[in-house]
Amino acid sequence: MDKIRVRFAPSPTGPLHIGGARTALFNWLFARKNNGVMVLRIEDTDLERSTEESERNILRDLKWLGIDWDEGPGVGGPYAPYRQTERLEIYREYTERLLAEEKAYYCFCSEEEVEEERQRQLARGEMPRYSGKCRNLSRAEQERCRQEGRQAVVRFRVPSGEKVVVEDLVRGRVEFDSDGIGDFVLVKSDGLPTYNYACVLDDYQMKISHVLRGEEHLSNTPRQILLYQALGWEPPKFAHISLILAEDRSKMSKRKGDVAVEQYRDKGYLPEAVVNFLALLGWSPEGEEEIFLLDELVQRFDLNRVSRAPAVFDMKKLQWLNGHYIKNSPLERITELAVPYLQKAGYLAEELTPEEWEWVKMVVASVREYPSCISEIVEHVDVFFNDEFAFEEEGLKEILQQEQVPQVVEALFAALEDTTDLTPEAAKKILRNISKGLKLGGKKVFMPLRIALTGSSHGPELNELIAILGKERVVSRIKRSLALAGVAQ
RNA sequence: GGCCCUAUGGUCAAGUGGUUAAGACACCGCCCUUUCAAGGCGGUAACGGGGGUUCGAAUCCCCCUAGGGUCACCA
Repeated sequence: MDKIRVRFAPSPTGPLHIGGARTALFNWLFARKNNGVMVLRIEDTDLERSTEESERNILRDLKWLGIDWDEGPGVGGPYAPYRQTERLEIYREYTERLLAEEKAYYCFCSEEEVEEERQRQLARGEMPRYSGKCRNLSRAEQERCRQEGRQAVVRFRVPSGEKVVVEDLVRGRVEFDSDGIGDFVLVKSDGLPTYNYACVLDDYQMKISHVLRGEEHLSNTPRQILLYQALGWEPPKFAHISLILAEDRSKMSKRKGDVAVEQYRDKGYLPEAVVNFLALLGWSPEGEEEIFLLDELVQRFDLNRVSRAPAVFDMKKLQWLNGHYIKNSPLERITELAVPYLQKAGYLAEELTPEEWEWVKMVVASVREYPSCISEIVEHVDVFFNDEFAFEEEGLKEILQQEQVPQVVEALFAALEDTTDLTPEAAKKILRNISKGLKLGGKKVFMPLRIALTGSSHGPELNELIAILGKERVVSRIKRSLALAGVAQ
């Protein structure tokens, strides 16, 4: 069996879309699972919309996800170049051949003419497609058009009455009628190949064995197969993956939420969460386990378990997955990711001393289970920075006015006095001793202290809070709160 | 509109003629607990409709319905 070679072929006209990322992931998993080769090809034949910046961003985001490639931009390979605008010579050669064999022809209809015709057909309820007007122009007629300065495109002469069969690896056998396909453009008037054309030429040249792509390309496939036949080439195997839908079951779009993977990265989603989530959209593992890192996905990935139905993007599940990875990643890493958000929010200075860094780690440790993405961490840390807090609600003061409070506070201050190393563990011990020593239930000890320390009835673990704030701030915060609640000290 | 794809709980989905129709997210409840979370345990909830085929259909066939894709000198 020939070596498995797959490709991901984005067009650099915007950021890496979440759907594109999944297509890339499935290709990558398929290649890695089968000891195949992953090719990255840049389809930049749309000069108007392609930008170098988009290309850079797409490559960056693929890398961020952990998807690498064996051939393509940056790494080269036996079939270089891997950028379509650098392959124009190759395409030209085949265009000559197709033209010579009369499998393609020059068409001089202007875009406006074709568009008008299209509209007329649409209005009549007909299928819009090229009429074939220039199909049989004589040499002389062609010459005249040229003389008139008309721009030419090259169209493919679609054979009539042919049944085109796509043996799709996920969809099974799909049949199309060639009569439903108009003579499509191969080479645009600017001399650049269209997608369907360049795609076929490149896939063949690059010896791509399997084309895994989004379902929106299923109806392009018969055109491409016709081209393979015209060129006398064996087509690759095709597998069309169903689309990812927005929550309202329509196509995902900018309006309906975040569609670019960079948006997820910016919000503080971890790449392994995004990958794990994407893998689960349209593919299902064999067992009941659903948490997988990239290499585990490689072990389990199987094209036969890719589903045909479109999948709705379930943000809640992504958040859950991300939360899971946030809770289970090394604290050092989460802290590194969290610090920029904390700096941006003004909680931290641009430069941190080693001591501050250690302190921030404690902060992150005590709140990391709350956020579903790292950026949300800023919503939970105010309690560690803001000494001038107000009571969340007036009723909370009554709890500070309870009769046992002065004793509890006194006991705490005394214990703090005797403690040199105020770790979370030490604080926990102190709290427990107070509760025991005063023979008071937890609620009578912990709730007043929590309120006095934070102005709120809920928040991080009390012992961690105390350790993180340190003796001085604990004392001053409590004194201030008691004063505010009118409790004599 | 033509062509094509799809159809199991709110969502992702397992299932490939005989199952009490898995599991996960979400939701609800209980437990744990010094709060909120997290975690543990449990619960509600599904085969779009109609015809066939068959002793027997979520599973096979047809029709309908619904959703989606595509019909560009965009990819």
